[in-house]
Amino acid sequence: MAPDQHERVVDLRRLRRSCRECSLRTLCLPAGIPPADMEQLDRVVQSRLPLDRGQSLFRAGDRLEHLYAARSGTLRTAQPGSEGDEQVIGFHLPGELAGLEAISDDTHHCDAVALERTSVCAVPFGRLQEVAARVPALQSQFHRLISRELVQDQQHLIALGRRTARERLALFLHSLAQRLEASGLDGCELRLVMSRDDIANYLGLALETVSRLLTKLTEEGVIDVERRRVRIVDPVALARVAGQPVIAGGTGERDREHGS
Amino acid sequence: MAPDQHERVVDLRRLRRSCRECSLRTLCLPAGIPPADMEQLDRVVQSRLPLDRGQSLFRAGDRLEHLYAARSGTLRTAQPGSEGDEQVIGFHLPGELAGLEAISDDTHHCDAVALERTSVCAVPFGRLQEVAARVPALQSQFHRLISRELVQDQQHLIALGRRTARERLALFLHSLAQRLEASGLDGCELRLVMSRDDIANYLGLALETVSRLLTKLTEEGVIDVERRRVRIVDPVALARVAGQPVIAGGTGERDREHGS
DNA sequence: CGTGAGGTTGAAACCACTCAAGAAGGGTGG
DNA sequence: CCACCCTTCTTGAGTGGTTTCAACCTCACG
Repeated sequence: MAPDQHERVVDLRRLRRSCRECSLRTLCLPAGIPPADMEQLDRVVQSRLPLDRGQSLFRAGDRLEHLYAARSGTLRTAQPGSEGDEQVIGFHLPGELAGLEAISDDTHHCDAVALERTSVCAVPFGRLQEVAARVPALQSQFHRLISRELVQDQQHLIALGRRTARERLALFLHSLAQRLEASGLDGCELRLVMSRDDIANYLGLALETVSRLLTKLTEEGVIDVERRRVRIVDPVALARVAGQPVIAGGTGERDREHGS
Repeated sequence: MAPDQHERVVDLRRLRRSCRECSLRTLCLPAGIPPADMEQLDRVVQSRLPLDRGQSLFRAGDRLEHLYAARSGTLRTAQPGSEGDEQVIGFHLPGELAGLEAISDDTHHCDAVALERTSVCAVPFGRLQEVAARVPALQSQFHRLISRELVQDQQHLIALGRRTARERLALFLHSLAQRLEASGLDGCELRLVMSRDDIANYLGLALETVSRLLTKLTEEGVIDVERRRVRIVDPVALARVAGQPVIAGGTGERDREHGS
């Protein structure tokens, strides 16, 4: 018990032992796999040395070798344009897979870069398919994860298609909070590891617009911004601005303060 | 031989016999499957009566039972918002799968509606997974298709994020043309089965903007619009406006007329 | 031949962008 | 430890692309 407690503290940072012991096992590929089959997955999943901030995991044009699961830290994926410009596609938090777009034609379509010190597991895609064919629970979970990515992209699409700058930013903060809560962290205290530029690009806005709106939402008492720390002061208001249904307990652990 | 020729004429419209004989077999799920294994797929794929224009295939909230492959016609998927508004997510042409977002949590997140008389194959998802576990080529192809959907959504994302209305519309027409060519049709003669409203919604624009820009592109000699028929007059110019690399042969079968 | 949905065109308003300048960290070297 | 620089972020003013509002057109259909 005592050594176990100690280990839990450095849980996210230590090098991988096995999926079975991973703190993200309920989110990531191993979710739902019977203990007896876990070993098969463990045999194909590879540890990697952590990436430093700015280091890239793969680049557009690279041949697909592995899929990657973020274990700690954050990855940013972006599609480079023809004139040096790029579109940020997504941010990958612990437990989320990266590289799935490459399956379409065995080629990565994005650059993936670590926004902070980031550990990943590398999963050789070919071997993953082999194991998935033998372990139905893994197959199911893999399909769920890739479909979840699809849903996330579609949410992102809706944000870019029909919403104002204000709504987009609120939605971004809201969904970031929700994802953090999904991995058991406090969703009201955000560390924005990405720059204003990244956020703006991701949301299809100008950097200045993001800055202005962060200030405005702070003035309105919805959030509290201090450099790259964002505290969600009024989760209910944030959800309302984001146009999201307010779920009791979801990104709003405290009592509703403003009624309705 | 003679009856075969006759059948080819009504190829897309007749009721399904088997994936083996389907004219879309090189695009859809059966692509790459050895003939010996094809029968296993055929046993789970179900024919459906064609949908009439406006008829819906599934709705947001429905439990996932089947995935669907368009065989002829066009499906529109859209995510309904809280206030009656909706965001069009995509248009599904023959050979493309619909319903993949539902795998994430066994629930459809979109409404899928036929924009014209549309035939689909229904594939019970559970049984598809079973067969995929036994037939590696099917597993691979399924993964490729779902990943392709991801790539398509990401392209759409880029269009909505960083491009002007003009570029978005050009990109829309360009990619529509390319997809038609992928299924062997003439990509320069488009029938827009979707309304201006659908296009505008899909592109995150106002209906009026789409209308104005279609007129403008016609005046400039890039396309020729007549009601719901669009002829791509200058594929190279269209690709350039769309910000897409011009691929010889891709959406430009004829000689380049305007140089460069 | 009327009716209505779908589409076009015009004018005015507005949201977000661009350009520009300044402030606020966070390093780095003296 | 401080001065300096450079990156990142904030704030302001003016511009412009797109939207909104509104009228009109035009087919398709009963």
